Amino acid sequence: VKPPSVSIIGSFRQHYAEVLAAVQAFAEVGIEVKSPPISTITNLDVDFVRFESDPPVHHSQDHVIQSRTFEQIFASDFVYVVSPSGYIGRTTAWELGTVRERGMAVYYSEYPRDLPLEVPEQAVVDARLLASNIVASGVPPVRRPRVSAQLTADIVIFTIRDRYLRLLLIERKKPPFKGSLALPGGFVRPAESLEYTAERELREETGLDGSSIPLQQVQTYSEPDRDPRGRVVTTAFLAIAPNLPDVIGATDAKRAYWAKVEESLWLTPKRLAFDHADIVQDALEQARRQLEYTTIATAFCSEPFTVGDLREVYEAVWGFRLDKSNFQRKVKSIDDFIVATGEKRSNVAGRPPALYRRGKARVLYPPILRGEESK
Amino acid sequence: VKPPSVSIIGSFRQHYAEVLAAVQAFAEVGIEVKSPPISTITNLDVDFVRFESDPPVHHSQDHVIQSRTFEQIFASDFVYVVSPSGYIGRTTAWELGTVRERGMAVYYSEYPRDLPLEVPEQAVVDARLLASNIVASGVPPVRRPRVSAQLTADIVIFTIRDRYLRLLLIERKKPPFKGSLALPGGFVRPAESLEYTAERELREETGLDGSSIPLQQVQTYSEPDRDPRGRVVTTAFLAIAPNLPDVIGATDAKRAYWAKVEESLWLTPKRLAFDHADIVQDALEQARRQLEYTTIATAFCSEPFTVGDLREVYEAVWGFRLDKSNFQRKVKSIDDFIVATGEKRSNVAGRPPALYRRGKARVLYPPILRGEESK
DNA sequence: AGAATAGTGTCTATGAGACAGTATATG
DNA sequence: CATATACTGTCTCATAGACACTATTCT
Repeated sequence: VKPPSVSIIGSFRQHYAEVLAAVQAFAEVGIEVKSPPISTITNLDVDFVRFESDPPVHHSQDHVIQSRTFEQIFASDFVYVVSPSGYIGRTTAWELGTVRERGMAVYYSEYPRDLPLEVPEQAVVDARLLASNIVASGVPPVRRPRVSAQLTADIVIFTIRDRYLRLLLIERKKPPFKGSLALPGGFVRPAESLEYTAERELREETGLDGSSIPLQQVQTYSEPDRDPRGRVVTTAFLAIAPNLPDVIGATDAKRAYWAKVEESLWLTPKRLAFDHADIVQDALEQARRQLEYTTIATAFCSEPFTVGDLREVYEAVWGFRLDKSNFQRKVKSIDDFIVATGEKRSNVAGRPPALYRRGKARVLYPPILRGEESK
Repeated sequence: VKPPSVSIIGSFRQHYAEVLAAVQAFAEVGIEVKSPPISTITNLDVDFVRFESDPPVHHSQDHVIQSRTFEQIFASDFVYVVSPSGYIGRTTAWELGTVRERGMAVYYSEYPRDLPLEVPEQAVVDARLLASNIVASGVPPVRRPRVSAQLTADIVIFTIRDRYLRLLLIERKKPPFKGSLALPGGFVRPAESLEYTAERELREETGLDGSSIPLQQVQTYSEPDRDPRGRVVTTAFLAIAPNLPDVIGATDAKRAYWAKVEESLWLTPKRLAFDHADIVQDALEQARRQLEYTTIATAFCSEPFTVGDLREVYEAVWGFRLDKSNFQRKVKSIDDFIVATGEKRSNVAGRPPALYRRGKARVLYPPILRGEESK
């Protein structure tokens, strides 16, 4: 069991004694004080200078120190504001806005009179009392327990090339996971739905018009520590694309690869970033299932296509071979799955196959079952 | 096409002239100024008092006015900070923390020297220039385009009572949608995953131990305007429960109903809150499909159960009747779907049926297909 | 006895899977 | 010609669906 942790904010220069008292109150009962750094306080005699040298407001690199402070604050379980006589300094006010918007639990030494802020009475509590309460009941008794998260949409874009099922992977140019491979995707922007974000990213990464190709949710991944940058929740989408020109995806400064699915899951020396391997696994299973019950397989083929092309799709996605004859019969027996164009493909070895287009049917009844190997 | 909108923040009392100038700069080119309220400015001569009477900091109801201001700010497309000589007041600092954490686009009249804040140079721009840029290019050229959202988990808990498929609905006691029926659910708390939140809510609402009953994601709903309180994204979960005692769900101050599914979708005079009708629809389809391919149906039955009980599940969920004989044969032929206890149920009309428990199988192969009515 | 539900047996149509055989191109 | 692929036909077996029939209780 991890001990609870706190960050203390307030004007360190003006209310140094009060901040110190609060730090000690929490530290004494075993609550970890993430910020201000405890070393600054315990080595008080030798380190006092550094504490006093607390970034002066007009220094150009202040924001670097400040962002480190924010990391500490975000990593703690709750925040304690030292607000003697209700005083809230400027920086504290800013931190407070950030922290409350994040949905963190916030307590105050005195009622914060300097801001037009509504605070429940139980949130105003002496540090020593709060510390013992928390140790006793384990969890902050007052909190605003909602959490804000940043949202991303990640896309598993499957296609078939050289008879292999492949997916688009991007080499990350920024930390975290710099240099690793990751799924294409990005942050949801204001006024966007997840679906819209996914479509936009698909367009940006592959040039594919999202409205023309099927795009469906796989799952939402929300483990609190899945992204080291903070609370980032991602919704994965599954996109199925016909074979695309090589160039696409290699735009921008970023490199993109059409990686073989099995290799991306097992063989790649650089593992996939974040929990993207799980996502690919889930998307793959979803795609495999969809081939059984829906007509989605045709989305892998660029029109016009042959029955053989379609069979290759099933074989690549499912990973085993099917009987040509039976597949032919099955596919043709389903109403409006594929529609003959009347043409035949020429310049291929063997008898020229008939060409087809996608039909209007969306479900396959009866389904094309994978058999017992499905588990 | 909706015109872009801006909110202007800064110290209205100290930099009144600059704020006014900024408001006019945006208003002139047709950008809507959400805050400060334009009326205060245009009717300047008559309304000046009210503007000067801008909430004094120590008034007790300040936070009410402030939260209205926040609503306006959140509703605008970007924020302009009036920061003469880099001055950022206390309240502005707070607002700035909130707004940046939300991921809104923020511009400054001058570089904000009063906070240890990193701001890209392009974000420091004269109001008049910014206004014309925005009108020209339609979209703020500099933005931090990520958005933060609050997350909720909503649960569609299905059960069967009196041969009807029912789901748990809660009467909302608070706005929005006060008095309407809604799915049980709640906000994700810090350090919780969506799955954990769903389990917790399920426990709180029904007393069911989430670990003992299957709980699976349906979809994530993220339309930007789906919740009038702001950006709230919900992930729906599907839970399947055996018949529960009446009391459960009626705890707390809130009333809970086991509503018939069709009625909840079509007949209820008070419609479901938010987009919950869509969610129920999707969850229902998912449950119906799962009955075909998985052994989930047994989760509706409290052990021990009979083949007849199980058939009733299929009939209630799918909405049509099945042939007793064939169902019996089918169910028994699947390995480890149901396991006979050797007992029989007594005190029922008719021949006493044999009793069964859930088997270990999780998938049904071959599936129990619904037939062509599946569309 | 009659009503009610559980459970078995039987027949038929259909589809899956295996595989033989035919059609039509390329080189 | 061989070779390669497309496509058709046929046989067998398993299953779904329809329905007749038997079994065992309650009232």
